[in-house]
Amino acid sequence: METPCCRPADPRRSPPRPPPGSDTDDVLQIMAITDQSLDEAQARKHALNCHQMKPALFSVPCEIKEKAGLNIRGILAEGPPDAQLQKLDNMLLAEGMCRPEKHRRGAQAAAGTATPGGCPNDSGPEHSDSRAKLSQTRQIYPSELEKHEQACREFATHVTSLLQEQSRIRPVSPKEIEHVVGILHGKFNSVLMQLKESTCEAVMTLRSRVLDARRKRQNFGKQATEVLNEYFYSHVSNPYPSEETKEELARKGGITVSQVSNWFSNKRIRYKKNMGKFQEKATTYTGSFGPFPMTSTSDTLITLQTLASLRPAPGEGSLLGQARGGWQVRRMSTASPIGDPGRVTSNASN
DNA sequence: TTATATGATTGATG
DNA sequence: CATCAATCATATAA
Repeated sequence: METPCCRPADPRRSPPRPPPGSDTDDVLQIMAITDQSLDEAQARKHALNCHQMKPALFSVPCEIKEKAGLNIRGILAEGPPDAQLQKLDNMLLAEGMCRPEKHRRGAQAAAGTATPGGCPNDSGPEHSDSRAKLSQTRQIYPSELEKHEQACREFATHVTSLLQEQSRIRPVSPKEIEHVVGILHGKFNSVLMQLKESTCEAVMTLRSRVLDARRKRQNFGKQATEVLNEYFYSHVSNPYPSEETKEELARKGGITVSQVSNWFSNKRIRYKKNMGKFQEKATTYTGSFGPFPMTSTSDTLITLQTLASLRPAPGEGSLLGQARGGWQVRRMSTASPIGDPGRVTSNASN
């Protein structure tokens, strides 16, 4: 009795599954979802959540995860880049970049206040290129830091609330949330590090360019030269302008006080070194009046040598008395300590 | 190109 | 701290 196998098979009803590759049915199913079915699903979910066995059941995966999590957590040894970060911070701080800090009160004032001990102040008017970039960087840096920190905070908050939300339907322990946030901070920190590194590099470059200022020296304008020379030759017996006068000259010439000081410093030296050449100029500014009469160029050379040799001699009394070797006897230069009682050294009389 | 003029920097001084 | 003296590195004249 063998059963004929070739019987028309029909006892197994073929399941009504859609043949593989047919997305149409899926789409149709999705389209079939109605608000009602959604509500129904929500209701069942809620019912599940409120089920009396739920806490007990839920604790099981939680415990399992807790145990598994401990192993993972061991790897979480954070914080080797701390030292380097600190280093970068210090460098940036030294360059005049200040971080907003937690109480951001002076974030704005940071831009204008140069860090003492940093770069010189108003020595270079013509490196405005690099200087401008530098100050721009100084201005932008704190705000970028602030942005970064804010983004970090927001993102962490987001993730935390997301995980808290999810902790209702899947095992997420507070510790795990903490862990994730920690990882997040790590990632953000590396970004921060990059930010600081690139800032540091840029600042160093700019600063070195500013410090190399003298390479890009530029002569003063006609006006400045005019004003300075006029003062110098009309006060050639005592070419030491007071601070006030320096400011005045600086204003008139469109240069800085430091530049005025530099100019006078250079001028005195060079005038002393080679007075003959300056003689002509002197006449153009003062109308043929100098502290000592120079006759001819050949005389000048001799005189110069003579002067050089008797520079230390205190031979006061001759015509050369004014400027000979040292008119550096700096008398009280106007607004300086006059009535010094012996106490207040730093007299701020502006 | 070289030579001179010139603004800025550096170290020393009192 | 202001100044001097020497020096650097560029700008300008030759």
